[in-house]
Amino acid sequence: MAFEEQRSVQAPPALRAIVSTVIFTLKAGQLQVCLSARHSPASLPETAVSASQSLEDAAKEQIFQLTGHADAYLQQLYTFDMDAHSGNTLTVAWFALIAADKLATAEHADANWVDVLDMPQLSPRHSDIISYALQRLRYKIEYSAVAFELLPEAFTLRELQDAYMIILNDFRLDKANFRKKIREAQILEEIDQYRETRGRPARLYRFRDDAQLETKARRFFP
Amino acid sequence: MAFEEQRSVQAPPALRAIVSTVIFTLKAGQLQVCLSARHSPASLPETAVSASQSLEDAAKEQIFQLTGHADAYLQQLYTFDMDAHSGNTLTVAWFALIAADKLATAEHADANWVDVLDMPQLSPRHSDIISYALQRLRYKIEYSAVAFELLPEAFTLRELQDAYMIILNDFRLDKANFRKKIREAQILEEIDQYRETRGRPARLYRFRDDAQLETKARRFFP
DNA sequence: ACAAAAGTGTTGGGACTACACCCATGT
DNA sequence: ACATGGGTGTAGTCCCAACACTTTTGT
Repeated sequence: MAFEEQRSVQAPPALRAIVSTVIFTLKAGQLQVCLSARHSPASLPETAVSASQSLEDAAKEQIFQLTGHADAYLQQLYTFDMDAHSGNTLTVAWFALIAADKLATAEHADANWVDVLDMPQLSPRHSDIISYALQRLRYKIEYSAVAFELLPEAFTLRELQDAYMIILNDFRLDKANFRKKIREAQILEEIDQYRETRGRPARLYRFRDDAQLETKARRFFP
Repeated sequence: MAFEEQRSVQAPPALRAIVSTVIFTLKAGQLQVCLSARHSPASLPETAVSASQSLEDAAKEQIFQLTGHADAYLQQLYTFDMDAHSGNTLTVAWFALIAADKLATAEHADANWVDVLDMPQLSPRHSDIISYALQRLRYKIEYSAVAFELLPEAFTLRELQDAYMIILNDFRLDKANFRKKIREAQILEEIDQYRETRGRPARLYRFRDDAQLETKARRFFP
């Protein structure tokens, strides 16, 4: 290979790669992130990538070990570099979304769920990764329908709206307009069930199988 | 470290990481990509990442070797995995933008610039990377002002509009409306110079130092 | 009857599209 | 004078935020 390095007899220092996944869920009215309880201080999960495994499989396995579920929504975020200490280690960061009702509770004591708006102290690297994941998530729900990945199979429009407001940390969404937009997007279908509330019962909806997950981007610059 | 692997006496197979940059420029009315002329068949540039160098520096060096310039706009794209053949090699893909007037011409014969809409046959991996880079570039110019990275210091509004149309491969942009939007964005300042044309001379503009590169995202879902 | 929450209709203003028009230069 | 391309104004349309309103349930 043209760019291969010529080193002396000694083998070159091997590169290491780590996978770290920011797993989000929606619980207790908060957007929560899964930290690894194995370490102290708290940290994101870290798994060394073996040569025989794909990055995505490594991330999936990491999610499975922490949540007991392997079918979370998963997307690659960014690959971070060496910082002051890590030398020649690459961190491939991912983010994942999983609905709270899928989380097995008692087992998986390794998982430590914390409010993304009230995190314990982390290493700067891990803080950066989580901030970036949050930014990407916020960005993403504005042009696609991924918020559903955080809700149970059946949900009310109010719950969907709450999900948006919690993720965006902005509680000024107008109910009527929100509903209109969701209706027009044609991504939901009604269920013949209702959720009991303190007032009028709320109709339940589910996400349509054939829904278009990504709305086409509308140009706004220029 | 908790996740470190326990292997036998033999060292684990080392991971390799490669940096590949999709370098775009705007030349001859085309959006062009830089391929490496050293290989045949044609391919994206590939540089092995050494343990002592950051990924970004490796990408910058790659750009310098092909273009003679190191200050291109640079952004990480995605990290690809092993495919059928590559075994345990990670490819960290980047994309870069460089204005055509900065490209030194005679030297750097390694660089082979080709129209992104009329590429030679490449490996599937490299085709994927370029398609993805193009998609990200198109996406990006709709909410930020990176198109300027592909233009010379001074340019006319028509040239800017052409840049948009070429990148988007959509030539239906309305002149008047385009100008209005650019004006409102307040990212340009006039220069007291004009470009000769076959008709009325065109005013030259330059990008404002204090301009806001990213316009705030407007929500369109929901 | 009233509180609480679901659910809908209307309206005024702002943004975008389409298109017509004017301006400055060379031949 | 006219061709060429730069540069601008405007009217109609569509979209959207704000807000008021109706409906259905429990107490």
